[in-house]
Amino acid sequence: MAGNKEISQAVIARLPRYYRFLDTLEAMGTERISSQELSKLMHVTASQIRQDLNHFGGFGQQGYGYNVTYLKDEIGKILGLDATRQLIVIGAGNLGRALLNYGNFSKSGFLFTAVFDADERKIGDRVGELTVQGMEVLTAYLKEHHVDIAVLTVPRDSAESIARTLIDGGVKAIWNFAHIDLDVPEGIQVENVHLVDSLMKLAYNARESEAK
Amino acid sequence: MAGNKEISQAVIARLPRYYRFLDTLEAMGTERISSQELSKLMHVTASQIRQDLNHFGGFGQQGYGYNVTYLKDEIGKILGLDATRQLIVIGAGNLGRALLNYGNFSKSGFLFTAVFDADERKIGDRVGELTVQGMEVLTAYLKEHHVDIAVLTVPRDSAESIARTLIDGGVKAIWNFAHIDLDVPEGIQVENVHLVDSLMKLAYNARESEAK
DNA sequence: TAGATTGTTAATCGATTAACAATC
DNA sequence: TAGATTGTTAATCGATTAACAATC
Repeated sequence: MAGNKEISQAVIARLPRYYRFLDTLEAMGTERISSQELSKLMHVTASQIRQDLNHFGGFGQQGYGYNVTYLKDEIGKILGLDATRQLIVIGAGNLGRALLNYGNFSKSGFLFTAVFDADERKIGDRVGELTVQGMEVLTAYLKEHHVDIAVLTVPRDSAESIARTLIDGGVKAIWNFAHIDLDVPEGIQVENVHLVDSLMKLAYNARESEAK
Repeated sequence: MAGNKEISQAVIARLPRYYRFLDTLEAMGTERISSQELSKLMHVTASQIRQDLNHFGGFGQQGYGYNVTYLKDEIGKILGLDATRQLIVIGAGNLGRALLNYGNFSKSGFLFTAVFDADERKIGDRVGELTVQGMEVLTAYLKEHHVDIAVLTVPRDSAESIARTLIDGGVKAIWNFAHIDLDVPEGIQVENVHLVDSLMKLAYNARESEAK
């Protein structure tokens, strides 16, 4: 039965991974799977899989396991992949463009609706389907359009002030690629992708592992 | 005193963040800081900071706190930022190019030394200082050059086979941006940057927070 | 029905926080 | 010295794993 307690971030963070494996299984034509089999595939314990899923509901059947398509769809619903989210990108640099051109987001219902940049010379540039707009029209844009998530791919120094503009404009979620930890008010969601941190962690582990 | 036990990934993952905050403090001219003050800044407990640091050594002084520059440098050494690492990029698409052009890595000693792509039409293209090479010369390249970390920015379907080529060629660490969990042998380090997963987590949290 | 596997409770493990003696 | 703050041990908390009754 679905619990009603606060669900930990550790559990949430694992959901997309379940979804990914189930998607692959479905594509391979697998109809059913037990927590045991899935656990071998994913290198986690079967216990953890069952615990995680039961935070949201009983999706399996005793003696049978889980129906792959059904479970995938249910996790999709939990993650909200059945709905469309409007995303805007702030910063039309290399990273911003890479994200805009990356095809994998739209499959999951994430739709880019606008790009902004402070650099005069970039304004008017085409990126995929979109045209780069100046930063000065951002506030006006936010008044007229619904934005679910703002993607921040700007230099460190401008990140904090742009974040404030976004929040003042009603944005509730920021996907932050700037190399800084944004200080945001209660109720605003920030997900950081600190590439440098990630690389440093890898480098540390690589050296540790070599040293043995 | 420095412990000698296995240090958890949770602790390692926090080191770059400490480094970042100390770097900012140093740039602002702050000479010393107590775990108490740093904890307020970073929104973590002072206990955690002291515990984390003491995995690696006693960097502070009772009654004084920590010298910012000294602590920053020591964490830098732990992370190996005083050494240069050779990185190659596999996949000269938007994301690969974005990473190659991103300036923040070289500051920390990460140096891109080659780019490869399977697409004939991209071979010979310039990306920053480098020229895109064909995938067929990858194995030869690995024989002749030392590579610390391979950055994988290729489509999902080719990731697994390229990873094998890299590992066969002696690569010990892979920074994986492909939307797949690589299955690698013991002793090979993989750090995943699953952008889709990250975005899904943010979207989930944003909706949860709105729902309240 | 018998066998399999879930959903869920209980036990364990590890990470975080609190407390305080050591010491600058 | 007195005050402040670390390094470190002990207590707490939460997450993971194990176990098993419920049930398909």
